[in-house]
Amino acid sequence: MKTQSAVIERLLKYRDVMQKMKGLGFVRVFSDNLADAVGVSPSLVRKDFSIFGLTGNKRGGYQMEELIAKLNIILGKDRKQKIIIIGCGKMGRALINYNGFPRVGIRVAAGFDSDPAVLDEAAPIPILHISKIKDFITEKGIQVAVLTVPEPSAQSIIDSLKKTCIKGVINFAPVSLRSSENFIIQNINVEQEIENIFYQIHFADGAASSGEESK
Amino acid sequence: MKTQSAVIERLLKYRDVMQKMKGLGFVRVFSDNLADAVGVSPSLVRKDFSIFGLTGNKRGGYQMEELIAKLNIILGKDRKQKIIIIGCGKMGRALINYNGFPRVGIRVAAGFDSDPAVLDEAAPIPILHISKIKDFITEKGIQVAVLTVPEPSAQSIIDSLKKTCIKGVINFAPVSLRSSENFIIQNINVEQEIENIFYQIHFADGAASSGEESK
DNA sequence: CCTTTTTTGTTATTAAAATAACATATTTTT
DNA sequence: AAAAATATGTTATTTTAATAACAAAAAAGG
Repeated sequence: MKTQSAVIERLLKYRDVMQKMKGLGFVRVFSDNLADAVGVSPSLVRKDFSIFGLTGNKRGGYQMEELIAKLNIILGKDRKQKIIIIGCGKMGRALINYNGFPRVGIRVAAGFDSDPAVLDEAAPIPILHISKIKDFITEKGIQVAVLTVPEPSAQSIIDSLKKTCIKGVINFAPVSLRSSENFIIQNINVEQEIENIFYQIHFADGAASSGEESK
Repeated sequence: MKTQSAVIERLLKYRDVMQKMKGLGFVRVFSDNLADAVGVSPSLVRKDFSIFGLTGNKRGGYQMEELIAKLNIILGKDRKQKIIIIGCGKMGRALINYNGFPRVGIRVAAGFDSDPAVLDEAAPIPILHISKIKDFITEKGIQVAVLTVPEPSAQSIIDSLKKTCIKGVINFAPVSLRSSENFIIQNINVEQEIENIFYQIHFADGAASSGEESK
């Protein structure tokens, strides 16, 4: 029912690797190359491609030019990928100006905030008052939003976004919101990732789990 | 060989949920509660706890106060969790001032950058020149860093960090760096997450995969 | 004080994901 | 032109992870 998120993540990585290889002058790529680069087995690379009907040559690997083009279509890079940023505190403004987005064809259409002090309607990427968000989304046909608001506001904003044509959200608020059938939420929880790393380090040090009984 | 990252992520979520329940006046919690909140089965909740020797009462669920305390020890929250931010552009400075960190006991010890314009040695969380990073890490015993530098610098910084007592890194640069045996790298790739969402939306619209042959 | 209910802790089962294996097609080499 | 080598595409196997099932313990009710 739900498409494998992990497969798509790998396709995105394959594409990025190939883009870089192309820059180095390579024309063909082998499943072994991509496997090494992404850290999976060659058979998984071939299987991933197979799922989407991407084929190579029984000998001679894959033509990158062609493969990248097909991947881009599969990944929707032929369409304009417009997003909005909701919450223009430090993090939100950092994302509005993030040059990694245009580089991969993602365009920030606008930012939104409730604080009049941060509004800037005249900027190249305008920061508008939150009251204008619904009309803006409808008018521009925005489907994806990035949420960089304080935790308490996150859920209520999600609820109101569900009544618009927004279909997916990246949530930076430190609360794990859950996806539903036709509304995708991807949580990015930096503090959780850091806490996870601290655990892994501590565990690696040999402290292991606390409750080890003899068996 | 490698500890399950997914289990720890769930433990962190259980703890967060319980913290909130505690705020609402609850004293006990059942595996069903946590399962609902986190979106897994009750048996998985109990299994996760079981792995770490966390027990409840055969009837009456788990005492939250006690459980949270034990979880915090397992997750290393009894220790000081100091981190540094490498790269003090907009994103790095947003993280330095992020109040989500102190709230969960993570302390940003300093930021580092090569650009003299952003340095500020006198600030509560100082921004120091990158040349001072090695001494700082050693002196303060920093084990975790957040990398918010432009993509081209990321790998070389990782390489030099591997020669220090840093054991784990959160990488915001849009390049998937790989963990090794005793150096953990957790990539946070916002554009990749967004591209993934766009794919999911497009797929949900019925366009599906491009290469479907009859079979 | 015995019966019923509830919820844990653990084992068994199912489901999913990744790897390994191999037959087939295509070059290259001799 | 035949034999050897190579890398795909697909099937089989293994590994991993999650759910379901259930026996045992503890509380509640009559």
